[in-house]
Amino acid sequence: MPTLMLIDGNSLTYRAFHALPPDLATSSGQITNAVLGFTSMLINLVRDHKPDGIAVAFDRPEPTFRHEQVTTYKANRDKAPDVLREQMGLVRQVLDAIGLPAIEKPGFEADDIIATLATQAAAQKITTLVVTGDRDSYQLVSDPYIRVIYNKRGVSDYANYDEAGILERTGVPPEMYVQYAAMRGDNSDNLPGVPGVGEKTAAKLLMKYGGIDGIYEHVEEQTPKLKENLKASEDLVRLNMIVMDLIRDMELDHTVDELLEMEPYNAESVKEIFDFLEFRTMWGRFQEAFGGGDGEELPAAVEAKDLEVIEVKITDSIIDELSKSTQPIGAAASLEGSHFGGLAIVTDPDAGEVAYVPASDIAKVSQLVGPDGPGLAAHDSKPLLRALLDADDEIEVYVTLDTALAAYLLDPAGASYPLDQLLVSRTAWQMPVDEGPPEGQLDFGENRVTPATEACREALAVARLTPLLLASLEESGLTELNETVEVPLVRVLAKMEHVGVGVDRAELERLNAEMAGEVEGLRTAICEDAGEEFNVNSTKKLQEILFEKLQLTPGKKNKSGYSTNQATLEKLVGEHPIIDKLLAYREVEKLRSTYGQSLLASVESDDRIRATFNQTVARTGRLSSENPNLHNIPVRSERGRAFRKAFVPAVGTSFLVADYNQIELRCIAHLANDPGMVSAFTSGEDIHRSVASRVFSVEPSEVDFEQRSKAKMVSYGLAYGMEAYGLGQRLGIPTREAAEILDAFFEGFPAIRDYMDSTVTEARNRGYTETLFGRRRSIPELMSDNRNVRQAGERQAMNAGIQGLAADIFKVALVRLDQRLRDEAMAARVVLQVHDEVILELPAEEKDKSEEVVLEELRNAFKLNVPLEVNLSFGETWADAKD
DNA sequence: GGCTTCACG
DNA sequence: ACGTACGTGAAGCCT
Repeated sequence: MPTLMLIDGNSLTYRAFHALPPDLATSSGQITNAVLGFTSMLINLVRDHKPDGIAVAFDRPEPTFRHEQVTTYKANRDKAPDVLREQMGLVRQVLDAIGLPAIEKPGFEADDIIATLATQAAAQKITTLVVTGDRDSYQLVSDPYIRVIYNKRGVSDYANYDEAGILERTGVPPEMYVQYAAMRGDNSDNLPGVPGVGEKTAAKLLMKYGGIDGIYEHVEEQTPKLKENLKASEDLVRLNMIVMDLIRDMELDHTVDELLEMEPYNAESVKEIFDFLEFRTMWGRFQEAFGGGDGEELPAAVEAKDLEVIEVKITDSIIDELSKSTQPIGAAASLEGSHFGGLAIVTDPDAGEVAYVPASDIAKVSQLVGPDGPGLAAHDSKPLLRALLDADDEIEVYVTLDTALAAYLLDPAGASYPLDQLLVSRTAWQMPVDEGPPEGQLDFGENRVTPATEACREALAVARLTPLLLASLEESGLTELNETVEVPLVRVLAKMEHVGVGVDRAELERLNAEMAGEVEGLRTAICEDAGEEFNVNSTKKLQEILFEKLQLTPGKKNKSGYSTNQATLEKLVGEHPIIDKLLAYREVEKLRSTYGQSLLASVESDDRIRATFNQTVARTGRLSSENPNLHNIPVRSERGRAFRKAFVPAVGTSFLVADYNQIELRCIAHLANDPGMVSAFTSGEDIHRSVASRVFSVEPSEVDFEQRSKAKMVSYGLAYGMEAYGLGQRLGIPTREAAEILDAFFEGFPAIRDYMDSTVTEARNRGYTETLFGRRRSIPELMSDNRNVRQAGERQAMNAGIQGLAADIFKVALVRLDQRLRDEAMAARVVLQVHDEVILELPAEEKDKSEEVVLEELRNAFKLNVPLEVNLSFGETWADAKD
């Protein structure tokens, strides 16, 4: 169901006006603090809640019968100063430019408009978010489809209230809110309540007697003072109720359905008003929230036209013509599962001509799809490459542009990159929507589009996007990264997915059974200790058992009560015997459910596991793995490491495992070019010992175990922007002491602090970070009004260049390694990668050669001003390959 | 679908 | 006074 957002324009503008300094102004002197604040709030609200429809309501007070009754109503509110009033007009101009309706009606307030629309929407079961800084709207939440996002203060401090939230906040359910407010009064509206009755008393009385009427029925039972006050103000309270009760049946020009059909915004007019107001960072944030957001220039959102495909037959002359193309040719496969059905090839993008080549005829177009052809452009090409490998025939298709990958490089923050959305956001075209069968007729499939037609449409969409994406990549300096790293990597990943990794199914089954037995034993013992049967997997139940029934000392709180995580439990060791059992249960149950159970479910009939490696997910440029995730197979604990014994090479081969040593810290050393850190790495000594020596001012040989592990923790935390508190937590030392260590560290390696500072500054100025390879990541959090969010953004900025560079180097290494193995016609093949580690399987006779090749390609993937060291070992399982 | 917990680099 | 280390994916509970 769609979501409707109703905003109280006056209320939010008012809050923005008072929250932001009045010196925000354009060069011509127009003060813009309120309109800037409002626009920023609007963008954040859309970004966070993604409503399908938005309306902004404004007050338009005029004396009416209702207001004549209470002439002092609102009189207590600050008379809007001129600087605010003129900005109300600017707010409307902004809304107008975006194409959002500003709704008002003489004699009514924004509240009433919102109440009316919210009531209508809720009746249609449409989720409605009411955004306001006016508490009167709490009464609306009595409808389960309505929630209030209440602006507490400033521009980013909101509370999100549903029915339970109102009850918690006020002590009364929302349907009673009006009565509650009537008794308490509302100072900002100059409405006095019952003297001596505040929030607490009002809630208590209402809950006790079920409402105002109930209270007055029992008024005689109250204490003398309260009785007197209640009696004296009965008329006042009843009048308050009338005034505060929102009008829900106004006649309005807008309908809910209309509001839900948001027109695409016109980029030109939005940019124009932002320019006029001299909002410098707003446009990027706006696009991000309102769609099409990658900071790139968008064509004006004119009405998109349906793609029209003309299916043509492929001929030799067309093939000849196409093979001369200087740009990749739009293409799309029709895949049924992983079966390759055929390939749609765009023969003339401007005319919309597309040829569909069934798989059986694919050899006819080898000139186009092969290594010497012009290259293809495709969207999300890995499944295609994978399907071709799975089909195991001789076809190889050369993709030189992947539109999904390009979109990811332009903005890695996207949740996904569907072709239809890319088309709409970057061109004037849209995917046609197919009509179902005529009204009243059954769907026999004749109206459905065939997979071939679907492929033709996709191919055409890709073709239309190709020149635009190529230009955007070029403009953002991403061409080389795309062509030399990302695109070649698709093939490498497709092959890894195709090959899969072998597992010892019997061993997995054994582990699974063993752990299942152990878990059951622990579960029984835990319930016995607790004195009742309960679901140990439920953190909620566990909370009750530990902190209520057993009265153990609660630790940190989270959103739903006291935490029961490992760190908390470990602090409770010794307080009760249940804790040790719980910790053991957690460990084994995690291993059983996440690894035992799920890995087993992923094993295919040939005893191999084939995960999917995502190239467009991680915002730093790393890869990710899913179904199953092979990037988090346990290694740190003995019990967990057992699962690595179940990963085995194919019969007659061995594993070669190679990983980069300290790659992120080396990246920091390079990026900061810190002399101390560089020489520590160049000297080849133990890096943590070197760092400790410098931090604690002792000779390297004098560094003790504790000093070394402290230094190690600092180095690890460095890439994350760790603060003293975090370091202290992890080392189990006071924050003060941790701060001293950090200070000593930065004193010893001053260039690193400089690097961190300048990284953040640069990111703030540009709105995005960039790795050495030019990979970008926008960090809008840096502009947040919320300090915590902003600081999180600063840590992300510090980390992005480091984790991102390591990822870039690793990707280059994978591409080089794969190429080299092919060049040398080796049987060795990459079966897994884990961020800085590759695993190959290879026959015994290739051990020496493989070792040489792997070391060479990994070490030379990129030249830093410190050496890239690689650890390498062989093994008959993943577990016994270690250094 | 959100939240909590926890596995990895 | 508050919150406090980056990046992932999966399981299981609960609404």
